Amino acid sequence: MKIDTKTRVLNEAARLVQMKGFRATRVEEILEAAELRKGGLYHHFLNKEELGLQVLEYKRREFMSFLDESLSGDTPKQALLNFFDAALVKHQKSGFKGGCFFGNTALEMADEAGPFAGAVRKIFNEWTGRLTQVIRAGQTGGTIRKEFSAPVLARQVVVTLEGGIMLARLTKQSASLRNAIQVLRDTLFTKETQ
Amino acid sequence: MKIDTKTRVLNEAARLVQMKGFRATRVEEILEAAELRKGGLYHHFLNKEELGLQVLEYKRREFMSFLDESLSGDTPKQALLNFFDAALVKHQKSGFKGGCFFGNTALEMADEAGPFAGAVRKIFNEWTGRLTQVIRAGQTGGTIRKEFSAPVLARQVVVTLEGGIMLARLTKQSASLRNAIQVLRDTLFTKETQ
DNA sequence: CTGAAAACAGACCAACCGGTCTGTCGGAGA
DNA sequence: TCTCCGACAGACCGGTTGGTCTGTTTTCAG
Repeated sequence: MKIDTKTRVLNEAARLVQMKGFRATRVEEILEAAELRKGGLYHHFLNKEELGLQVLEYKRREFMSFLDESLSGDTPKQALLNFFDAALVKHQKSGFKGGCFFGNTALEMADEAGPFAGAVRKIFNEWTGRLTQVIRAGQTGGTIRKEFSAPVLARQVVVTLEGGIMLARLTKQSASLRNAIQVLRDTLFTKETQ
Repeated sequence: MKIDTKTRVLNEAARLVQMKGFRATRVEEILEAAELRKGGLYHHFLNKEELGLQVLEYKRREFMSFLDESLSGDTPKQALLNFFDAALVKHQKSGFKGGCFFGNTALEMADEAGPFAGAVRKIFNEWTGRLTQVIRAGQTGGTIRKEFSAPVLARQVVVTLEGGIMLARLTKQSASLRNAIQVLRDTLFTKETQ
């Protein structure tokens, strides 16, 4: 049984867009990677923009699954540590090529009119929302510091990961991200449980 | 006395590239913004790529001047606080449109072959280098925590600012960056001098 | 088995975009 | 004043790119 054509296109398009950005990815490249022709592609998608939005939705689902799996553990703290590890491993595996799909799209589309910016915003909100819940539980349990509110700390996690991935991608050194996470852990967790 | 044509082109090109990215900025747009024609532009620049590199160098100089002015104060800690404030004000003024020129270029060019990635890397190294010096001085003076080395903390500053600017640009809320800096201050400075 | 609709292939096109080339204009030096 | 050259204008070009259209194959319900 072969993979559904539409899924295959979304897969390859997602990979290419992550590597080169949405604008820089040519329809021709997607055709070649997904091994089909114009007629096939435009049968499934209205145009490049709609394809882009479907890719974004596709990656959103994938990321939420990733969050379900990785942002979990016996304790809130353990859940966060698992998530950090999983994120680090994930980007190490790809040799820090491509960076974060949503960070890339955010920077490429943030000031644009279209529906992209709103979609990316929603994804970031969902992300910080889930982090906030875990962090709030950790604060109640006493493993996470209470100097800052849970939403602020959640956004700090996102900020640090996005910045760290950016720097790691540029320098091609995993230490750039690993150190950033290490310092983040220091800011996040209480001394006793360090 | 009117502004030198080449400088005017660099100015307008830098503005456009920051807003839309290098690839997405059409030569036509630069011509219109700088009020000159093809013949004029290609008299001063070899091609779009060389223009882009000169824009990068132009912005590098500007940024280093910005660092000279803002990353200074009576104490290392005060220097960092001044720098944070200046960065925040700078991006607030532009309504968080465009984000960080170098962060944008980093994400757009990091995985590309050409000379852009190397140039951006150098700028980030210069940036973290200057921060490292100030932070090291602060550690010696006792105002900055010693749990992490000066280079690691310097990179954490860059990571936090880049991530914070990304999030602020996406959400259009200055709190995204302000909070990130606030948490960063907590991580950076010793309790006694908080 | 059949026929219609879905799923493609691939030639074709119009717009765009970076870059070239020739020509013009004005000012500085001889 | 003449002359040359830097500083531009603007028509032009070839390649690229997203998108269309017609025709062919595949699938599947009846």
